Amino acid sequence: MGRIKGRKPEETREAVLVAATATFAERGFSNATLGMIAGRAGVTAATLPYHFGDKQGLYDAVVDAVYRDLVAFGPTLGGTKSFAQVVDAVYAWAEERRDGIRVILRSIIETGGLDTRVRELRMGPVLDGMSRLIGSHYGVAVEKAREMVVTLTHLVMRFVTNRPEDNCVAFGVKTAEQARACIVDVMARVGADLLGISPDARGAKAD
Amino acid sequence: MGRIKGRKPEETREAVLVAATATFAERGFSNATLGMIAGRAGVTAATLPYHFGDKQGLYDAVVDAVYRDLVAFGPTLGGTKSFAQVVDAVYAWAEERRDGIRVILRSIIETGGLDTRVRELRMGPVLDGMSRLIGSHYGVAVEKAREMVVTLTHLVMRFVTNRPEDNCVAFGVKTAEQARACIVDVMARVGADLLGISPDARGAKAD
DNA sequence: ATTATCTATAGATCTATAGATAATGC
DNA sequence: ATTATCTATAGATCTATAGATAATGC
Repeated sequence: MGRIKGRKPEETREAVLVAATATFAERGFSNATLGMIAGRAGVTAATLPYHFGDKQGLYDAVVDAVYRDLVAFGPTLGGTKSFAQVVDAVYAWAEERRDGIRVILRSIIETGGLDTRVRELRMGPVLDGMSRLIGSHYGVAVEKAREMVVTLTHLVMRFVTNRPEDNCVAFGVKTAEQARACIVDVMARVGADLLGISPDARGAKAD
Repeated sequence: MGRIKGRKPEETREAVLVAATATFAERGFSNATLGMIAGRAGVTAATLPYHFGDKQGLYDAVVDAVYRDLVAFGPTLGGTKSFAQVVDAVYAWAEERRDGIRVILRSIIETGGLDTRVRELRMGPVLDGMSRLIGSHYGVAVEKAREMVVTLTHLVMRFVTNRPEDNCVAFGVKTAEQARACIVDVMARVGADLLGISPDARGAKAD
């Protein structure tokens, strides 16, 4: 009972967020119970409403954390890599955040779309920023860049949240590595085609 | 109480399936209650377990119906249309089955992938059939065709289950019609590029 | 003193079954 | 006779709150 010796409340909060991300990713909002999340985080269920108000508040905190992470990723992409390498880097980033992306994709599909808050505060700016960046980097119109970003975003989210076995079946290959190579290759070709550049193109400037 | 005068049990079953498809599409498995579905279908909750065993049985029936519908669609696609027109027809087909597709997409994401039964009995055959059809129709290798089918399937499912407003934001246009045109255009270009054909290409034979 | 956590539980909700009854069709 | 449907409800869950208590930090 009472406080846990030596454990900072902020650590509890963080552990709960991690546990909640995994649990919401696996089971969705309603099927994830506070008890499961709490168990995973090493506390009891009542601690969750204490920190996050209620279950929805915890869920919102998870979603916000993923978007913040995404916004922080954009600027790291500049440099001298070929377009194909950029696509690979994006996919690698997504692979490391499989759970978070699955939560986002679920939330989009569960609510029938982005809720207004997310669409206006998150998706809009993220799309705008990325399209401008890509557009100026590869010297193509912003609309073209946006079209490409939207298309590849959908593909990345779907492929990365698929089970590796399902991607193997999809591409008719045997190992997860082969499937990954197919995925990145297809996305690089599709993206380059939509931009009207070669997959080997390197951007003009490194903004 | 008792039977409903003049109503065939098969009609009840069908009404329940339609109501369940819409309700599962909107709310997912756990958040759709038997009471909601029953209300929509004009019966009471207890009628559902009677017809479908339990809630999961009802859900499975919904999923199966969508896949059966999908399998029946393939053969209607032959003809003399251009590739772009085929893409448009596929998208139109999907638009009319938004709820069913949303259920499928949810089920994929909710379970972390296709369950074995669906992957082996449904997805495999559907992919194989479509890839062969497309491959021979446009004279390209089956692997290429498969890659294209997988990619466009993901895009169709995501775009069609998105709210029209979200697609407008995505493409930066004002009306749902404009967004639809962008979607079909992008998919036609992407698909043609992956097949190495022109969007205007017409198939060789009408098998 | 205040904060973070626990235990216990009230209240809400939802599924599936049991038992009653009305329509159907042999 | 049999089948399809309804009413009522037991049993299972799950969330969020109330009240107790142990650690923290001024």
